[in-house]
Amino acid sequence: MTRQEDFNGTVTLPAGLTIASIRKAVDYIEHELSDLVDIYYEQSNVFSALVGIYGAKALDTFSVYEKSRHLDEAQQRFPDLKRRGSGRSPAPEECLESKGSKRVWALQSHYDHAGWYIVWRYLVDPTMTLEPGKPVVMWRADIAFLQRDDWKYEASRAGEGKGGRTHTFGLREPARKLDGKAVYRRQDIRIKRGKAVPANGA
DNA sequence: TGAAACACGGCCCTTGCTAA
DNA sequence: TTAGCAAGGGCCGTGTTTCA
Repeated sequence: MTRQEDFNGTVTLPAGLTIASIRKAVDYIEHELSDLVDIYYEQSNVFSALVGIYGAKALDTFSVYEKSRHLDEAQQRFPDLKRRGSGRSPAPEECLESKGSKRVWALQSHYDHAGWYIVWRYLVDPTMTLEPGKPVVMWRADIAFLQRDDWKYEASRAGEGKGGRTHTFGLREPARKLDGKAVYRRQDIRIKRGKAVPANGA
């Protein structure tokens, strides 16, 4: 179970979203993904996508934010979640995108939509020293409202015969923009050399 | 000197559209 | 009807640069 003292009630949240619902979501994600950790070792980027998906699923269950009831939109369109009753074309203030990442600050997307973003920062703990029975641990959850200008286009040089990634948008100055936006942060995790590590570890 | 930012390399998936 | 491609969705790893 998550600890109450790891939640920060001073962080501005989207309208209607509560600490209680985020806390339930964190517990839900950790529980559900414990059975899927093998995927992490197969394809870590796919696993991160699952973290985002389960985050959206959890908030759909435990909060006033819901996934689109139109299957095509729910599967692939922005946003992952919208405030209940906000209609089919919600304002950015009522959009909530769920993303999972093991990175400390960085955030990438294929689009530069304005809206609320919740980022589930996780780590894989194969020895389960942090939490017995939990190989996947959420150590921070950032939540922030991002404007279109907050995103920076990162072009692709992919081409025939040379491969390459597709284009992305990256959040500008993520450490500064997300500073103070952690609605949840485990006190027993610290950042060392750009990675999240147990505070009592090496 | 170390953390953060940046740039660019890589991967996976599904759906919608269009031409054959 | 089907197959190919573009577009859109989800990311990570690592080397280099910048800055406090």
